[in-house]
Amino acid sequence: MAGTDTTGLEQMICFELHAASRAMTSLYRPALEALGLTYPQYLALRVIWHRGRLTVRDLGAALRLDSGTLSPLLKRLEHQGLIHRQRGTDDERTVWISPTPAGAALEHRVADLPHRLACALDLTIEEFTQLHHLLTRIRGAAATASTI
Amino acid sequence: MAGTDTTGLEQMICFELHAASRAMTSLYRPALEALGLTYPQYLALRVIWHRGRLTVRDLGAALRLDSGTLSPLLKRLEHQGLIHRQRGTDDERTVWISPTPAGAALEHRVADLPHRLACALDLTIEEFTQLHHLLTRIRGAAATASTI
DNA sequence: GCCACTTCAGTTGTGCACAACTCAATCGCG
DNA sequence: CGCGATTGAGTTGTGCACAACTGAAGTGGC
Repeated sequence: MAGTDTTGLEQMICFELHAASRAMTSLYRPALEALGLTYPQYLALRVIWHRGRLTVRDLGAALRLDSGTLSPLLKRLEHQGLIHRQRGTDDERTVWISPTPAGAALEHRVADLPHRLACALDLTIEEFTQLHHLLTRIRGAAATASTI
Repeated sequence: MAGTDTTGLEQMICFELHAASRAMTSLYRPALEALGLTYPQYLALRVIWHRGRLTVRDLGAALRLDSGTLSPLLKRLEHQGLIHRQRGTDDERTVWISPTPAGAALEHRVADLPHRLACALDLTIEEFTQLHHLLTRIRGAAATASTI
């Protein structure tokens, strides 16, 4: 790749990635708004549903977000009665997160979202796989390079 | 695609897209920070450099951003002395944007960023093309569907 | 046991994204 | 021409992302 003129593509990729991410969020917004959720809250809940009970630290590792972002987000989810937060007893630095019954019940109400999204995007399984592969590569490169 | 179980892939895609977009921003951040720019400001400047002189409306159309986002961003670029803003004379609703000499000079200082990004990502031309195609599809689907 | 070091969650401040809104300028129909 | 509808930029308020920081809790070397 070095030595090749990629200026045109880079321009498109860096912008298109940004735009596609926002477009995806817009696709979800109406459905999530009906449940009183934002897109990042939905992503956090998916991890919480999957894991059942985890620390803020582990949620941050899964979502690649720090406590500066998660603390206020989790405070809002707790305020909505969707999750439970409680200090660890053995290690009082950690905070354990778990869904409340109301929070757990919400999982059923978003159960069809993945399918509806897949239909809306209208990509083949191969395209999904390709996309996933490429996005993972970008995240891997960012983690490795740390800067350009 | 309808009727296929895509739950697993969707989960990954919706999160991976979000994470990859943030990772890309992180890759650029150190280089842009040295110039006093944020990533959205950089994207806006690319359009401004390319077009030379355009209205806030046209910049918003190019970036898919509304005046609510652009007005404060452009105010900061103007305050840094990188762009010029002036009301149109024939139509006083419009505001024309153009780079100042300092703003135009900045283009040379980011000239190698695309190449450095391409090297860091280490994708082939085919992969870049694939990625661009898939991201465009997502944006297109979002524009068409408007909701899922 | 003591103390420097690290870890974890939370806070503060800045900037972006977006909805909802304001307000002036312009347009277009009758 | 007159006036309602539309357009363009800006403002306000909410939430997310992230850097930089705080402070309490735990850890390890001595």
